[in-house]
Amino acid sequence: MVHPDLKILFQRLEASREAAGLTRDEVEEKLVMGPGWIKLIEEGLTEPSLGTLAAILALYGDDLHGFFADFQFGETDVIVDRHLSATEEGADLVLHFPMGPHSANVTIPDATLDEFNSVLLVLRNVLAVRDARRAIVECFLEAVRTWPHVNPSDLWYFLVAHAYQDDFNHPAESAGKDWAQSWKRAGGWSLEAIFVEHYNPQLNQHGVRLAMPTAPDEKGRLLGEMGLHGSGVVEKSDVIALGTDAHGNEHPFGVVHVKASFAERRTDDAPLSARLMASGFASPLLTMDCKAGPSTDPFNKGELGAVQGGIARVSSKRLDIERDRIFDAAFSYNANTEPTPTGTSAAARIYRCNFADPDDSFSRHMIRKWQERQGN
Amino acid sequence: MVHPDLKILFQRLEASREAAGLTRDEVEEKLVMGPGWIKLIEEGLTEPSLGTLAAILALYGDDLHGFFADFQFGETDVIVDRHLSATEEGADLVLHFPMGPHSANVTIPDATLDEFNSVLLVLRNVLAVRDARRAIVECFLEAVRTWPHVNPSDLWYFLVAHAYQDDFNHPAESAGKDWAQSWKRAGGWSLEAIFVEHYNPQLNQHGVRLAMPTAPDEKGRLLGEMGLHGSGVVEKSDVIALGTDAHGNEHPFGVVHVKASFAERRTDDAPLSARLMASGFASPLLTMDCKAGPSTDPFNKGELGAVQGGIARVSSKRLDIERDRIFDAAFSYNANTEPTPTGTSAAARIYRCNFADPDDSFSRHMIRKWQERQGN
DNA sequence: ATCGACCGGTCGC
DNA sequence: TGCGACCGGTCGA
Repeated sequence: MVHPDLKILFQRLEASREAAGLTRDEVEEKLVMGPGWIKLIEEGLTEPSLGTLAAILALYGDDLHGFFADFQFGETDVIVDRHLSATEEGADLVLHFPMGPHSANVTIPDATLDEFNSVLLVLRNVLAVRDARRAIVECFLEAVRTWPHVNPSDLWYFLVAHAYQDDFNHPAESAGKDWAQSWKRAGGWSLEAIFVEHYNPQLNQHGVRLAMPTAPDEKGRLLGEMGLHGSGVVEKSDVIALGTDAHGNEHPFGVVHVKASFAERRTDDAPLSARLMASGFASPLLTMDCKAGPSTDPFNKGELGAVQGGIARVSSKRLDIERDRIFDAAFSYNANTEPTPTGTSAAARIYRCNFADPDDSFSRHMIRKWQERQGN
Repeated sequence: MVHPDLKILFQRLEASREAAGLTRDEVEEKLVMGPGWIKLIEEGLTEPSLGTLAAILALYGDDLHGFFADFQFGETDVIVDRHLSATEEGADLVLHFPMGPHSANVTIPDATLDEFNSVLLVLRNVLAVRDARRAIVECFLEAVRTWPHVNPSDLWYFLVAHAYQDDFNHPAESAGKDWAQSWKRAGGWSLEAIFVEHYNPQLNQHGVRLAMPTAPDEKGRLLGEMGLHGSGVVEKSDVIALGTDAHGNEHPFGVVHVKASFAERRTDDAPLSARLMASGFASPLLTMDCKAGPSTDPFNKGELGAVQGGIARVSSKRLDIERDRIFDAAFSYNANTEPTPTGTSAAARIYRCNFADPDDSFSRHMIRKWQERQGN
């Protein structure tokens, strides 16, 4: 990611060091660095900060003035370092972002740079005037509207997540934030709001509504109506499902659990979910099932893994649902998640959804759950 | 954190921009940046990367050569940017590291820069030739040996954690890693090894041993001997406690749960812990109880919070232990954790320990648990 | 010096 | 491109 002209310039540092009569080891010791850093910098494989560059030059009896004395950029465009950038390749868009030690490239099929810039503009514009949640919700919904053919989980995990982690997409007043940590907080919360916004117009036609009560009293009241009290209940409840009965009265009939990814956190919601299901309430999981190994060419394969009955061993995350039924159903918005095959028996099923049409297996699940509840 | 001479240089960018006839808004729009960045850079409050600086200069018809043409550093030392640095203030050492948007300063009482450099040298030297776990274990144990009077949790959370997250303390061959994420993995695992190394010499004198079995079969065998089978048992078991009986045979008699901090992850181990205690096995928690709010002057107050019976509300983490007994005892190595007051009744007690002497409440707890088990 | 849950790169197995 | 658990800055309530 070092500009090619700067790379050539950094390669001159080797001669400067030798002229100063210093070995790489000696420089690293003087600067209190681990082994190999001077070689890496001299090879132009990493871009030192101005402070680090100046400290190295000072050891060699040089300074920034001397170092850049006869330097000029050539033909390659000089661009601002971004956490996320994109290029067009034929009819496709390729996203570029750092993924651990790799420079990752992810192809978004049939997409243009103009569309990319429009989607990111939503993020930047809303971040400039509103809160992070609003910005993430609007940017993601714009992305799935712009590219309905693309895996929503890829748009979430590769595009919105990394755009959010780009310093320069935020107003400078929030400079210095740890955007990776901020994403975990703001992204996770935004995802709940995304599902609420996406499904409510459809659900409302059937007397069902998803709510994220903000007042803690309101949330506690609704959970209390479902017989849920005690510690950990309010905090673990993401989204409350509400249904309107024949008399026009609204009643809570379940909790929707939302997770961007699983890791070991999958069982966090299990105790609450078990209590809900034991009382006949709805308790589904919505997940982006995001997970890719670090790679220059990452594949968002998710964590639910191979289906039961196949050759590969079944992941414990899949068993949690299909065998142990810790949720009454799971809906993945990752096109790479294998749904529970139709015709097989399972204690609870994994479905695959997207954002093309809110009349889908999730909304039908919730409407059915409410109708079943009224039948009781 | 911008060098004062560079700060003055960056302040010249305002005149260059005005000479080019551009407003800040126009530059931000051309560079696709959120609002305020150009002002922040022009005020010298943030150090742009060489690529970003070059891109800005290119807009103004200038380049790096011209920008540094008459620049010289003055009297302030030019130093490499480090994630963690330290200065002496009287008899104390002050650590400096970024904490979100803050530049944090933490005082280590009665400590010198020489001691700091010696402790960090252990980390760098071991990282250069061995794995991260070994390096963290040896660095932390060197730190508590060097400064036995200092809060161990502070040394863990403010010193070792941030030293580990400094790129230049690692060999360059691992450049590009996300050290914050790496710390979570390697630090958490190292903490288990630290407790094993610290306590085993003392425990061995009483026929007790802590083990971290590496072969999955071995771990599963030991857990099986305690009647524990099924999914999630092997993965959730950190450290196994073993006791030698009168016939010289070794038997597992508990699992030691280790957590650097709590967050919402505190209940992860609860189901396994409940099964252990129901069978009369030991199931204590060891924790650094690390937590500080973001601040220029962070205080590692932990998460266990106020004691029961006090004026302040009791944290749910404290209730988990003192009321709900999700572990048979908890041992915090944060000097700021309030232990369960002696004389009060609690379903399980919170103790405060340090690394000064392994003959402490934790080792005595384990020895007593093994003796009780043999009495059965 | 509030409290609580959000999540993903890492790395041993 | 296997699987699984590690943890802490963030930020609304």
